[in-house]
Amino acid sequence: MNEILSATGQGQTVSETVYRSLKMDILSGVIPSGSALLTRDLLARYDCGISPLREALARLVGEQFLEATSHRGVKVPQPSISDVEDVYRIRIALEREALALALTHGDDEWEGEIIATCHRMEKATLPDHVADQPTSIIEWEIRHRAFHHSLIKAAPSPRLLKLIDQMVDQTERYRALRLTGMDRAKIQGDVAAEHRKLMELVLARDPASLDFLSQHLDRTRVAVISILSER
Amino acid sequence: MNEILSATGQGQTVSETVYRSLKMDILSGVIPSGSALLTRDLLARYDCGISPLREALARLVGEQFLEATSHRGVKVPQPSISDVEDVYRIRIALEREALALALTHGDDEWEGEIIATCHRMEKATLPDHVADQPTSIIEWEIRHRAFHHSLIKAAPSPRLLKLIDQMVDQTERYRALRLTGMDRAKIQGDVAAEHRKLMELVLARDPASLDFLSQHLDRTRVAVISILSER
DNA sequence: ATCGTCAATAGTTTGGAAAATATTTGTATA
DNA sequence: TATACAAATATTTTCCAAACTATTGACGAT
Repeated sequence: MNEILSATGQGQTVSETVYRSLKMDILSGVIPSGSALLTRDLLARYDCGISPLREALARLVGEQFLEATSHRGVKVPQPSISDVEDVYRIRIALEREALALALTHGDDEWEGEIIATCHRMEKATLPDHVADQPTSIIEWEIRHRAFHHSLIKAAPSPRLLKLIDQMVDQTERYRALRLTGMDRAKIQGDVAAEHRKLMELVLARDPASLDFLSQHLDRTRVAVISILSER
Repeated sequence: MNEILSATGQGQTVSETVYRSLKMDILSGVIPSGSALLTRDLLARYDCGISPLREALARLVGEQFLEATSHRGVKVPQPSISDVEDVYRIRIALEREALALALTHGDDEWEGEIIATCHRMEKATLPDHVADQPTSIIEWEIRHRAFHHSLIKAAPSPRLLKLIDQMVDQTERYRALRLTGMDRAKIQGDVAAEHRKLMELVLARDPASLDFLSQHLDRTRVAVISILSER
């Protein structure tokens, strides 16, 4: 027990730690979709008692990262086309709203953050040999997410931002799918141009940025679905 | 324990019962906003063990009906104007989306349900002396919610409908405020007319129903905020 | 051979006790 | 008198064992 606490580093609770680990394992695909999670396996895997595990499972079920059927345990939901559409639809509706708010309320610091995160994202597309720390495509993904987050960060709506975060988390499950056929060349080309354009529109507080963002997200949706339906 | 199970009536679990009771007590305002909830008081109040109580608390924190700080328990969040705006903003964005989907996918059964729930809502505004069961303003509220739900029910987006339900739950906390100065006369008058109009637009699959719904919800938002700011 | 019943098994839920953490109180010192 | 430190107290968090419930498979009757 002391080991667990020291392992977490901070004064986090055990259930919080288990929650994070389990969520990461689900999103990263370590636990394959459709597989049922056996209680005793989970207890061994995360080395904790029943109570924190149950609390973590309850939270994940509430956030729809897991499905629970009475007396038959929990399982990772199978990805479906209709679910992808559902998630992206909500995400687009909410991000539109958030961006509209950000355009109204954003200040200089907000603008600076956008430029900074965009810069970091573009840097992650450069060849590795110059950088001290090689940047992988995963690293680009992380910075990509940070960029999108920075656009709407100025929206004075904590609930809205939190919901968007949840929806983005949901799409994380399809990360591998999204990145299929998306090599460094493509990121340096089309995608980079699109992000540049988006940033310019946002910094200019152009209302057209709303539609542009919607279309940008919708293109991702279409890509994910087309890959998903080829199976 | 047997007493508890028999008291619940059904084969519900204790944690489920505690969850419902606690949520009701929060929404109905029995537990005042801003007050911290002490574990031992709650144990006594709901007459249960620690485990089911913790599970109920965890769920309510997840749904943002309670705020939790590590090792300092949970408390009922203070209502604020900005939070009301936040909730209504999200609700409007999501219900617009859902209604648009419902207009496309709704079938005859959906139309029938709308007419039925509207009828029931209007019936609840009639004088009591004719009805066997007197209908209170609370009953109208319940049917009002059912009516609004019926409008978007045909949207093939389980996640969207669930999120909307959560937002509507959040506005339940302001029910008392909403109903202030809203007597039977008003419900029979302006509000009824507005609902009728909304229903007609929806049944005609008129795209204008989207804006009309937005405005309808926004009027409620304004009303709640004006009452809230007068204090 | 099929259906229904019953035991065996796996999984869930609960209560209480112990551990960990935060807060308050009390005391000594400057 | 004020401040820092330490003990005491209050509260939350975790663990585990026991009670409970549903599902599965086997057995016997029709």
